[in-house]
Amino acid sequence: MADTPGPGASEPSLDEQIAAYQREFQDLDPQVEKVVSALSRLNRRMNVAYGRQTAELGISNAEWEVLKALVLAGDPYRLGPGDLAKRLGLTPAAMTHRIDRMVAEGLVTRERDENNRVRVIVGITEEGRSKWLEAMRMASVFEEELLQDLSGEERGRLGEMLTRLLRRVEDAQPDAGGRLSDLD
Amino acid sequence: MADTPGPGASEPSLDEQIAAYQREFQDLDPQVEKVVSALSRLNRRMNVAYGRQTAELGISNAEWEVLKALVLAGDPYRLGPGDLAKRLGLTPAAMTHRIDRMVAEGLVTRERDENNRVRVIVGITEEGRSKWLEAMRMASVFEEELLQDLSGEERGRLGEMLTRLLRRVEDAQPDAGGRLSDLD
DNA sequence: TCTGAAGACTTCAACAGTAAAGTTCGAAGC
DNA sequence: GCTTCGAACTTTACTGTTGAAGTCTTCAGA
Repeated sequence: MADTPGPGASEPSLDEQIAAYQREFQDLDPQVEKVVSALSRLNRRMNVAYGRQTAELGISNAEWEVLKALVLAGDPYRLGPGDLAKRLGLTPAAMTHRIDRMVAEGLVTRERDENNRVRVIVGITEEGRSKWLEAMRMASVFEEELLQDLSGEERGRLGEMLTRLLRRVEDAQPDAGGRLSDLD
Repeated sequence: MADTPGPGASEPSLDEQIAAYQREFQDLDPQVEKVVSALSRLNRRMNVAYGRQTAELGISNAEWEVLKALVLAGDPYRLGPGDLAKRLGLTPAAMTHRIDRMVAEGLVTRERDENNRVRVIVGITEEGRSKWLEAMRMASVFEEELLQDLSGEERGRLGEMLTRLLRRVEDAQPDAGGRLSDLD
């Protein structure tokens, strides 16, 4: 039996995918396509890995994002929902909902700014801070493993090239906003 | 007025972010962090860019994903929902809904496999194929612009390094599945 | 051929995000 | 000192994804 092309195929390998692009759409530089496809696949895999780690701590990647933003903001470790939304690329409405949950879980606090009662201030709790720290520890181990095949010099070159690409898109797209969706 | 740290800050630059990590969590190799942070930011920006382009065609990135998978699958240009779900990293339930919409919009067809009536076959329509093609044309222009600052040799090195990283994660995480979330 | 088990998809209820319409407060002009 | 405008957040209704339960078909064994 069975020259059936196979119903059970899984995700094609990167090289198969590049070859398929050449077959179906010749106007595509395979070198460019390789960079772009590897970038999105890598990102997807990394998010899966982070998700497993944060799940062990009983939080989601989305919640970890909020904690990261608060810690990275520096000393008073407080930000308004609007600012948080900008940093995470979410709508303000989504931020409101996210904060609701995180307050209920004891990861952050929400209070009104007494100097300007239109504003709200979100702060990180002890528990939020400690979850952030554990997540960072796990993430740094994972990231070190991820890059283990690259020499120090290669890491530098890679970071530099990626930064150059990033500058390109950020110049073309200065507004941080924008809906997302996962792409392949 | 105003030594207030500022409510209106936007997303910090990559370098500011790296510096903040050094301040808050010294056990982090800044070189590693630069690579990782640049990767996720780049991905986010790229998805925003793709989203704008697909929106011009009246489809979403999610729908474009499905069209890509069908075209890349090759000749009969047909796949089952389960297989599609695996390739896109979605649950089967999400795939069912997505196909519902796309059938309603005339981008794909859904029929039962006559040889095995448990299975369903999703195929691409003329219109789906043509939207795919237009999206690819726009994407290839964007991607070429994105990489314009890199020489041919650099592009090769970048693709090769990213592939090496990808191999690392894929070995550690052979199952394609996994929920996602956008990370910073 | 009947029965049980497994596979492939769908349905359903709950959750997360978005857009657009509210609230509420602060600041500027009259 | 009112009134109007605008900013910051929230609410509401809707869209899309998930996990779990359900349906239908096939296949293997009795």
